[in-house]
Amino acid sequence: MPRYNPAEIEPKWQQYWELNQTFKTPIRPKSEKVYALDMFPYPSGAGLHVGHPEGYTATDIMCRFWRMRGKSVLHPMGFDAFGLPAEEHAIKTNTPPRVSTEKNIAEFTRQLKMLGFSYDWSRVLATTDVEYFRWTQWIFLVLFDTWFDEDQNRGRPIAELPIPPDVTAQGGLAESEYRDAHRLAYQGEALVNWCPALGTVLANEEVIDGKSERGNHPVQRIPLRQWMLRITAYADRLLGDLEHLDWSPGIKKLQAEWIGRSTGAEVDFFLGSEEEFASWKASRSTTGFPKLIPQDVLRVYTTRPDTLFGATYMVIAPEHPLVQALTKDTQRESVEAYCQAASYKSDRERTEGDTKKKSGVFTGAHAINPTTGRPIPIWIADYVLASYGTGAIMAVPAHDDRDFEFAVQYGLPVNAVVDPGTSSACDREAVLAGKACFVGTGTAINSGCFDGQSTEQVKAAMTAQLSDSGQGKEAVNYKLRDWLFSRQRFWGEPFPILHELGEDGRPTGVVRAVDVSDLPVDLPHLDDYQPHGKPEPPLGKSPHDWLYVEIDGKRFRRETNTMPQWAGSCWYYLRFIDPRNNSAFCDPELEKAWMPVDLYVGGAEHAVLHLLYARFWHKVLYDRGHVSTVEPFQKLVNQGMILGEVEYTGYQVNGQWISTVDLEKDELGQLVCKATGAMAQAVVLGESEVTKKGDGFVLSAEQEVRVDSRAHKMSKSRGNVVNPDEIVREYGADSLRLYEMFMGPLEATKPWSMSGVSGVRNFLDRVWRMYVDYRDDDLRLLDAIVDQSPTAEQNQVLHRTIAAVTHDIEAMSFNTAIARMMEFANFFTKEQTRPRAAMSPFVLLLAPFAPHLAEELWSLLGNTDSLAYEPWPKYDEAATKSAEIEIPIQINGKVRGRLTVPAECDQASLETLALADPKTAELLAGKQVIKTIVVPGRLVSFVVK
RNA sequence: GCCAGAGUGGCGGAAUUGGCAGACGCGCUGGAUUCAAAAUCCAGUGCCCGCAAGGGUGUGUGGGUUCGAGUCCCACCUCUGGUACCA
Repeated sequence: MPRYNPAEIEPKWQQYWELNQTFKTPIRPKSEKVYALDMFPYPSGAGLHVGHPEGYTATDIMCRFWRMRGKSVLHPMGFDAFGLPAEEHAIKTNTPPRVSTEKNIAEFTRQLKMLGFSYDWSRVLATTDVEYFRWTQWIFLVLFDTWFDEDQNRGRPIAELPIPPDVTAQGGLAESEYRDAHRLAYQGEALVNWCPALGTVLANEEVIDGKSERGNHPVQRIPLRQWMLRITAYADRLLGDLEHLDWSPGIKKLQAEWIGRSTGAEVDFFLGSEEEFASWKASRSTTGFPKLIPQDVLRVYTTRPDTLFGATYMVIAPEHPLVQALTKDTQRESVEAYCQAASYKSDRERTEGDTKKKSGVFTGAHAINPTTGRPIPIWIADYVLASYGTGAIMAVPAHDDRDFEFAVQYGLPVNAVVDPGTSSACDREAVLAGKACFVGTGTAINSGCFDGQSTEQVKAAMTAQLSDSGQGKEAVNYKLRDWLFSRQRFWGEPFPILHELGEDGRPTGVVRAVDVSDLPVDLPHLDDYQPHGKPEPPLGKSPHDWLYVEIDGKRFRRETNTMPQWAGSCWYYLRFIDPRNNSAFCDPELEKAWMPVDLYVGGAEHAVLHLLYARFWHKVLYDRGHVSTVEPFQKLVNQGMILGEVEYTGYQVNGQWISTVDLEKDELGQLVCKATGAMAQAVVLGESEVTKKGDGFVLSAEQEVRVDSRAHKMSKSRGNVVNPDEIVREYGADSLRLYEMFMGPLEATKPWSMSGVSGVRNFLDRVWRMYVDYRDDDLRLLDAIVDQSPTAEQNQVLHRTIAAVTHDIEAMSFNTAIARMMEFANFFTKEQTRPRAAMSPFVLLLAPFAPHLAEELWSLLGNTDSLAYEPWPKYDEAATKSAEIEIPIQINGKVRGRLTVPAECDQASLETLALADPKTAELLAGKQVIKTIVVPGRLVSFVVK
């Protein structure tokens, strides 16, 4: 019985494609190139998730479509295979992470191949391949060899870094330190999450509320030497170059906000007495604003220099370098206690918490407000971050919410210097009286010579005046911080860096890069992967022949930190272009031929970090002449999340049903009864137990009890994870592909539905039966498939379908493309004769979506080759048009009749025909027509009285 | 709190961007086929009134613009993501 049997035809065609190397991409494009890239997966032990094939199917459809349109398509796949789970598995089982990683990659490969994606598998790579991370290390060395020239706004070789004469005078060591301090890859102290109980350093994601995610042990923040990448140097370009990218405005905005550029001024507040202020001011007007911060001032950054007159106190961060110097003896005890307490808190703890109450302590010191010449107190508070701006602020409580809150709490003065005016929604009287805060713009008051000017005017004038008098300077700041690039982990790329050891066997502080010819630096074999109880990387336990190196009689110790998982994914798109090259990360000529990536599809969770990091590396490679494009990813599409099946949940308190409207969340996030506070129990309900009522669902049996109805994220704990293997086994890969595309728009979040899968399977069955006599014993075409010309109507359906499917694919509107093909099938199923001239092109339309079924039907139609490079069907615009169309007649905006007219019927005849329509005439009788609107091809509308 | 996106039948979702709301699929109802069932095929299916013809009503809520609004404007409500004192 030749029924549609995907279990048979899908493996058959997958083998055919593999054997014939159908999707092998030419080394260089032979026609217009398209580079379509999926965000490659982390090969977890759990296997493929139904979320993966969503984006992969979308790009696969585009690629198959482009190939049929004669383009040269690069469509590769690989694995982002370094990562924590493999290392944790290694710790548990004491097997090398490479073993489990390779096993997982094999499983992922099997699952991906099972879905029939047209990847060029000959280009597959994993970030853990030694020959891959050889080049990741090489790129790190490029970063290490690059400094950022602010004047030219680009990265340049470190050899070209100008060394100031005073540094040269101090000798070679000073010069080398100077260079190290300017490299894009440099070392610095940074806080890490050290968990003594687990004996390991944790990633931020592994720390929840100051406790370890596993085991709930306390986590300390301790400073540790770290590799940093100077991404901040590129902040301006990373922001500016977003403009020309074909990304959704939402993602661009997210990146822009992450970079967080702001403009304002740096201002120095004199740390002396009122009497000394005048002479300090005078000296400043001759020396100008110094680049390095002198000892006698507190420098702040502000975006509102216009409010300087309203600065009534100052705040420095607990980690500010001047804390010790500023603290008066009378305050020392409380300051030390405060700063110590702050150091124990994570950034999270500092800012989180329900109360979010501000805390702080007075230093006892004062600074002079440069506008008023009066002293104002200097406080320490953790609402000021050490890592942003100068780590110190001028507080203007009248015009900043945070400062206002703090001022109220500690009884500090609030002086209004901006009049909100009467049009603002705020309470103007309260603001002027210092009883309320106003953060908007308005007119300056209590601001000396600036009174009466607008906020914008004062900002500019004040900045100019500060600049002239050497007390301040225009300044730009970014929220973006330098990228903490090292991890205290085993399973990552080793740094190609050596630390020189002195006679005593201790590091001298001199570092050198591993010679490019000595790359790759492979990971050593470890006897065990257990944590060793020190906040030091596991590579410290490496065999000595790996750890120690001797060059030119000097001893070196290898860097034992490893790179973060982001490293490998920062440049994989370049390696796919030339994956087996062993003399360069990618041939420059091929890079020029294939870059940039024309379509990049992946989850929105990478909207900020991965895309920002990859763009940064790309720009460095660009500056150093290794790539030809300024940006790597021209068009970006974020697929939406796939949720589990919709679930209905009712709630009970003490066995009694309770309506969701009578429930609320308590402080712990638990659902409790509003009236009694009693905890509610969730009860999972079947579809048959609930009924729609109003805009929600209720229990069928007790209709006053409202229940929850929603889809949840798929998760192991909830038990709603859908396994692609099962779907393929039960419905076939083509059905899975088709269903994921039919669910809704690619970018939307959508719930899974098994009956939806069986719906599209049903469609594929219908398509099969449209061609195949399934009651025959042998596989053969139906007699209805004939070599005769299509009827006019058949031809119109065909051409309309081609037109619609073509446009929908171009717009990546796959759900509607599938709907159009279903309409085609609905129509031709009813036709007794099915001309080849219609049935052949339809198979080609279906091919990008359901490639296995399409290939099978294509070969049944007598073709011997794969349809993968068959020209995409063309449509005739004229054939899609009808000779006659139906036009509605509206009276006062309501449809009161219909008119069948020739398609090209003009305005005048339409009106005549409408007036002649008996029903319309009847309705218009005795009424006065005020206005007649006729839109040819659309409608006739009468407005009557 | 702030930012972004979204609210359309029982459900997933369509709607040349201001012109016949509900394409397509699921579900449901009825019919054909069958000894019967599955499968398949055909028809119907927003809600309300009505035996019917027909009429009314309808895109989260309230207002507005327009001959005409799911689509544009204003205000609000709900949900989903993101974010967290960046001066």
